[in-house]
Amino acid sequence: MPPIFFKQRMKRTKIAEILRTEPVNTEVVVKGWVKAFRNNQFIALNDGSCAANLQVVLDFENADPALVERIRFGAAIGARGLLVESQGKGQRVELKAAEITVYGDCDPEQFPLQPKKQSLEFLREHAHLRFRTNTFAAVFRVRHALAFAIHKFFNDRGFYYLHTPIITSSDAEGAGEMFRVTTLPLEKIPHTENGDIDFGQDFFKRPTNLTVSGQLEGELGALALGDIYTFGPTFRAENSNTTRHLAEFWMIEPEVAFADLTDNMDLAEAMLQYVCNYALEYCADDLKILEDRLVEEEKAKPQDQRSPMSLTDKLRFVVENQFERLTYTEAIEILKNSNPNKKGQFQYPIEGWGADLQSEHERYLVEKHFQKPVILTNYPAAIKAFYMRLDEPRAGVPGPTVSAMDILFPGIGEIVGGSQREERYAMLVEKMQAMHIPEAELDWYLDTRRFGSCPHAGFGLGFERLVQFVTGMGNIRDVIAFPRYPGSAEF
RNA sequence: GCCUCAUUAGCUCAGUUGGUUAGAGCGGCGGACUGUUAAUCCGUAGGUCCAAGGUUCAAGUCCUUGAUGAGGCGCCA
Repeated sequence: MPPIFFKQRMKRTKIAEILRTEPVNTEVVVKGWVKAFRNNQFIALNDGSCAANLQVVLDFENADPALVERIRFGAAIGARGLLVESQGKGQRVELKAAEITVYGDCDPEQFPLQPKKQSLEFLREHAHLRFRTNTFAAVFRVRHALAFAIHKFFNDRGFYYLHTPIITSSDAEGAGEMFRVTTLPLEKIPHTENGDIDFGQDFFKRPTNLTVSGQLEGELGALALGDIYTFGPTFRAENSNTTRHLAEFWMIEPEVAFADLTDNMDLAEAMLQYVCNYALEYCADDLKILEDRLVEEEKAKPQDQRSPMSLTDKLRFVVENQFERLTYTEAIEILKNSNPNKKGQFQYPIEGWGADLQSEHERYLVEKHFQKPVILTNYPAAIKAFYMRLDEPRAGVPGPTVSAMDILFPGIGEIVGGSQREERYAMLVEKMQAMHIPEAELDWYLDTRRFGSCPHAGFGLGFERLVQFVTGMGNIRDVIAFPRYPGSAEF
């Protein structure tokens, strides 16, 4: 059935604007999706512009029964009419419909969603429709706000947004397994005379992959533009099956010239506080929905496993309190003397200095010992990447360390990983040789250290982990529209 | 990749030591009501119990294998 267009063409007004300005006694047009149709009379209409619905009141006694029949949960409709003060409780204004248009019918027998609570797992399998739910609409509005806030934060501080390549020929970044990019025919891969794959016939005439990090290219930009940041998709072909890993995710990587590790920590902390505060300020309604959802979800858990703070309290806490900063060496001391370590409750007991921290250790520090975000610094050089700056030896520190920092958040774990970069050419080359990083492939990177090198620092922020923290969603697959993970690339 | 748990109606779930015809709420459909707030009330239909094999007089229930999902771990952001 073709839609009946409004005789009098009027621009539609977004529900967010109507509820903000409440233009009572004016005629408005709204268009959206039916969230509920009560009593053959009251339509709860949502157009995605905000969490709240607008109540559209139908004069059902004089309405065409064939039209009323089509007003179903999920249908796309338009309504023209006078905005009036609501007679009922629960909303201040409502729209007295003079005309209703059905744009898209929604057959309740076919439509997978229902006007009730549905499991996140079910909705994940219907990811193309889950935007229609209150929870996911809220998540994606918050996700947008956070992305915007990040751009605003950096732009306001004179950073340049640098677009680093998504296809890269460098496989020396050391940040994990990569996805190969090729146009070679997989059913008939060409080989050279000595039996190697003949990449000379490939599109780029060399092996290429999807990027695992824009950092090295970002450094090149920073060493001329001063302060840059990247914000783009990142790909890891790791077989990771957890609630905080994706094969395709978005990462923010600022890089700052003439900056040391402390500057780096200050920047990361200020940014995280800024964007959390932005969400509190601009996403109050959506955060309320997510907070209530979390409360419901936690009712199923035993008392001692429920989070002590509500979602917005948690965000306020991050905004208002300084992060705890301590060195790896200090953290090891705390962990060694901790109750769970003494009682043998850690799956991986703390033996001593030098071992990488497991997530149970990070969780203990963040959730039990400090109960606030923690920045760990100056890790052993042996467990960190080649480009991190070697520290001067310090008293009481058993081995060489680098100017690395990881920011750990409650419930999320590592949300930021960064470092001051090794700007000294000789030191960097020595490190690359020790770690078997092919110098020839990164000659362009080494040029920055040959010509006008300077101290600089940067970090990587996992955007989805940030969205998880702010929305309280437990699974990272629920904060990205169409998650990619091992065995899954649907939609 | 490893470990644990799950899979029963469209959705969320119950189903006792293996025992007759597998249940509920929501949703659907039919009707009533008409200022409702996931409206309410009455009626009604709806099932290859994930798949394949096995044990047994008898399997939704026990065993084996596989698939899918969830959580934890590792890798990391």
